[in-house]
Amino acid sequence: MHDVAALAGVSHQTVSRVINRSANLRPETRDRVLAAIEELGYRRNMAARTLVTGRTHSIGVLTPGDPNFGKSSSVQAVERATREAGYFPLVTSAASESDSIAKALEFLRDRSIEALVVVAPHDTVLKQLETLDSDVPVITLQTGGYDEGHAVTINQADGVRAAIDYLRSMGHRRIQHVSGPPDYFEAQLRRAAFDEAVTAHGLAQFPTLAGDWRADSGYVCGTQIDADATAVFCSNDQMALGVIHALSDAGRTVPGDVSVVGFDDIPESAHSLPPLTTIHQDFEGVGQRAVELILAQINGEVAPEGGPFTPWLVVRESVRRL
Amino acid sequence: MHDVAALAGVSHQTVSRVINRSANLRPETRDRVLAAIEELGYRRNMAARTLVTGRTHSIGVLTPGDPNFGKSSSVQAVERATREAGYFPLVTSAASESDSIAKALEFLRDRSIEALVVVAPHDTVLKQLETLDSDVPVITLQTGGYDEGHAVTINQADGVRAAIDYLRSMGHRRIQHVSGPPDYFEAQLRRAAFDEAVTAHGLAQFPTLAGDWRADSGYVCGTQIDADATAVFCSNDQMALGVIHALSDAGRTVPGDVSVVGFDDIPESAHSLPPLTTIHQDFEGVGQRAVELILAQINGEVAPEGGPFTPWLVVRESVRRL
DNA sequence: ATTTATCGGGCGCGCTCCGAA
DNA sequence: ATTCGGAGCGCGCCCGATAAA
Repeated sequence: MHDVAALAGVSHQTVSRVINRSANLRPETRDRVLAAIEELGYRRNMAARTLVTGRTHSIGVLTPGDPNFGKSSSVQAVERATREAGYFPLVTSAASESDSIAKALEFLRDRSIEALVVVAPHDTVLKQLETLDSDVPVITLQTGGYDEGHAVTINQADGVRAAIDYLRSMGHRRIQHVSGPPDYFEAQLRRAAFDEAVTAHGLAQFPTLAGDWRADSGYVCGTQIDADATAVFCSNDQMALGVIHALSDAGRTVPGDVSVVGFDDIPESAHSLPPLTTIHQDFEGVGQRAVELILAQINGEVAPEGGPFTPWLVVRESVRRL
Repeated sequence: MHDVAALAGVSHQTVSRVINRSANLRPETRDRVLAAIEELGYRRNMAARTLVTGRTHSIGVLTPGDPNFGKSSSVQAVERATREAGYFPLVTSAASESDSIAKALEFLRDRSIEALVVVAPHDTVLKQLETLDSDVPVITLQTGGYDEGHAVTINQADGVRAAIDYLRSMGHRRIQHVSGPPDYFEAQLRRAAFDEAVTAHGLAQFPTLAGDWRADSGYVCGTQIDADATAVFCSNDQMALGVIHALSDAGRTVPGDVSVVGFDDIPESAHSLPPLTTIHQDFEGVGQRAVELILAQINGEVAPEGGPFTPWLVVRESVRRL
């Protein structure tokens, strides 16, 4: 900066002015400084700037657990929206274990982030979040209960109801559930909503089979589907794929013998055999909304209303009318 | 820091020593300082530290394009390995367009990264990389030609050969190719290797159908598969899924009427109907190797040898013996 | 003399390093 | 063997200076 000032024949302060606010600057002077900057290939030092302003303009994004379609989509939307707002996303992934999450949180705090967006699929994350004493605004991407102003959520129960109502409208009364891992909010909520629907509509009861979200676990669950069940409601698409595979290996066709409904609408689901009927969620919308809420908090504005997102049914070919 | 020093009754310099090298410190003093730090909840300021040391301890990771299984796996491995080495990964995604990549590169440079890992699936990224004049070590994750010391690659031709040899061993002589988008190195290399194999073994010639990696485009290509082809070699698994779907819609079964081989071995492929025979790539290994090379460059060591990774065939049920 | 536009000097952000005690 | 004081990293902010209106 000193060199630039010398070359342009001005003071370092004028160089600073050129870089930041351009008010009260003679165009001629500005051009001279700009030329000097160009010639010297000068770039301002972020660390020094941060040190004096106390601002980093960066927003931390914490994503625990293995990558998956929903998370990736949301995080990508968060990144984009953050950048568009003139902030820098500091995306940090972590394992699902609490110490890994704690480390990531510490890393983020050390970088003086001005806000934090956390993908919070299970309780471990939320617990660690409470540990963090920092006064930056925090928004969680949950799929659990709606916490006005601090979380962006998708109404899982709505999705489950859409699935079960559809299955019922197709004549199904004997539906078995393949759930996700019990510590995941999504799995809990979908299962609870499923149980509720079973009770409310007097549907047949089957033991719920718990997978781990992955197709492999879906296959295992698929081998245990009750012979009396006419339909299977899976907590995500990958497991649905595994279930269909297992059913097929056992000589039962989908949807001929058994109908299957998934959840998430991953891109592959449109092209499985049969194409999977599933519940679609607006992952990008969730990410974008999260950033809107964060920015509102940063600027001290009132958070825009919105309520949870509503997922919807995508009918394809994995359900047969009885 | 000043407050901590005051509380502990020492100078700020002693506090600094406690935080950094612990040599030449009376244990009693250290404990006193540590207690003060704890009591005041003191955390050192990264910006100030960076400003004076000139080191950020962070490694930039640039990932252009939409998220996909391979990229996500590699990047995750890069993150993990970076962290284990005591560095901080600054993961930055970007669109595939050159201006978006340029912006991301600028962002990274502004953060004074000490090294850069770039996922480089197409020429646009490489071009932008040349623009970047910075003297930090750069490693690209390519799938293109092997550039000793600056790129980590997977030998695509080996993978293609494994697929075609397998198909040939099963009696196939009429194989059609569904390629990825022409600007992607992977697509180019796989197609070139395919063409070479066709020529070398005197296989039947079919027009190559170009998709865009997505299952939807695979479906479209699938509707155009030549009636004489007994097998389809797809440049990735998603497109293979789409092809199978289209074939099925047209009343042709896989592998009964047509055999299909994919590439990548995404987790869903094991549970498609039929389970997809495909080529497996060690994405995590690539990410890890990239970090090893980067660290070697940072430390001025000689880069560990290794050569390109070799993908392998995973036989499942989408190929029939003729 | 009073405003307005344009510029510069010095201070300090929080920390590490270099001598010196 | 320990500890301390001071300098300075690169920058933006506060205030004052200067010239022009």
